[in-house]
Amino acid sequence: MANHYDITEYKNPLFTVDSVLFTVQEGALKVLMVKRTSEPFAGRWGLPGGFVNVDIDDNVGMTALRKLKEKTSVAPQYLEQLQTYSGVNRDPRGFSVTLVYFALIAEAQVSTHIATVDDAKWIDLNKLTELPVAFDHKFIIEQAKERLKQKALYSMIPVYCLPEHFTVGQFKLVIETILGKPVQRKSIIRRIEAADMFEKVDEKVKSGGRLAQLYKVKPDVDIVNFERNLSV
Amino acid sequence: MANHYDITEYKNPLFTVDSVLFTVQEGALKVLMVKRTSEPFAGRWGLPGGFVNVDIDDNVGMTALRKLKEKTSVAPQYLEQLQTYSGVNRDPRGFSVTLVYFALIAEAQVSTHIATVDDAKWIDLNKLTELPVAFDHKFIIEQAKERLKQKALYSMIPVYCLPEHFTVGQFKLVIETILGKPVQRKSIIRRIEAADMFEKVDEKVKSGGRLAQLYKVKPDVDIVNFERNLSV
DNA sequence: TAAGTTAATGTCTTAATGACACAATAAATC
DNA sequence: GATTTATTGTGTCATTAAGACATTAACTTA
Repeated sequence: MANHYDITEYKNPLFTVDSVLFTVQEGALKVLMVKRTSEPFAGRWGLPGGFVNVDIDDNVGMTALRKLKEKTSVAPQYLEQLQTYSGVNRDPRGFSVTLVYFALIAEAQVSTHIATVDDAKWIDLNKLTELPVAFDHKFIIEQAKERLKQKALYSMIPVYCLPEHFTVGQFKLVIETILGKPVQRKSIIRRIEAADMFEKVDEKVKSGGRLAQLYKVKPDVDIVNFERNLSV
Repeated sequence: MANHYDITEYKNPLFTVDSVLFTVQEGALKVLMVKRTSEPFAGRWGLPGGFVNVDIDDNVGMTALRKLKEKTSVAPQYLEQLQTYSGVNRDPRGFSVTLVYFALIAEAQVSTHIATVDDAKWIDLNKLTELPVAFDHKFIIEQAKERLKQKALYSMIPVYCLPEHFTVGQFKLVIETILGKPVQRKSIIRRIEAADMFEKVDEKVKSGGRLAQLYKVKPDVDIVNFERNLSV
């Protein structure tokens, strides 16, 4: 079939891909933001992302990964689509569409790299109000946070904010940071056992008291969804 | 700020908006499909949708609604974003991105209109395999169905497949059709009461036995999500 | 050695659903 | 008109997974 489609026939909207990359650092939920160097909103902080490069991206998921790698040098441990945001007024250049991904990473994996660049920063979600943010990205981050909180209630995805080996105590802290509320250690242990996603590592680590058992995610497991929410 | 953005600078991907509109008809889950008149895939059946018209659509949600109204003459009772599908190979014209919405409507609201046009049809999901379908729309429909099944376990959105006034029996049938499994009438009644989304209509209808109480959705209510799934 | 700290387990309570019997009410049949 | 049948709606006990919290385990520090 001949390529008789002419892109100029349609006023195609401006299409970009952005990511909300979360991590938990010192008991605080943080999001990766980059300082914009070009218009619009030059000088303000925005989500890492950009335009699709149809020559090197096989799909828009790869665009999200590519842009994240540019800023963090590694791929996030978890990535899913959040939502698409669109409108005539959200970008001064005209009608725009942004597909936003939602990602998680262990802080230790990237902090050294982030520290070396000055155009990318982990922003504490509680200090987001003070930051000059581009576009509707503040709103988008809030929606991503709500999605993360919701998912933390019925799935184990918060584990993707942790390093390869982790303790129940660390897992508990990550979940509590996301939810903003304490959870029962017992509930987490019950779910770790029920999910069959994790295995004990033959090693224990110091924690100020009794040694803590290390766990890791089994290779190539599916993420388990529970039928019931934590009701903290 | 001057509009110094030149769209030709970037090879912008082809962007379309499609919708998976479900209804329940005679105990079967059906999806609205339209016969394509233009290339690619002319003659095959695809999801209702098309290009954004930046002159009349304020955002892409309006594009989805506009395209659905063209086919059904009414707006669906429920509409949410499903996901975005993209890739270099899904459309012969090149790299394409489709934002897919997921919608519900009461069969009675549209069946008369659908019956008068021959380029739009309700397709039984169990007979989808036989139909020549365009693009990756068969796959997309399956994913939408899974999302609907999942949501039916913890929310009351299946009510949006029902007319304004409905009985518990009708509600039960819709849920069972979506899930493909029987559910306890008692569980539905309990949730109707707990959700506080519904009110009794001062009217009962014949049903072959004892008269059935009619319910309706309260005006302007939020959709309630339960903390626990039905575990049929 | 005792006190303090964190980890892990045991167990009772709580909350929502599943299962199912039973009662209410209307239509069809004898 | 009484009886059967169908469907709606209620009552109640069992089941399941989480919450609450006491108890035990294991290590550190004074």
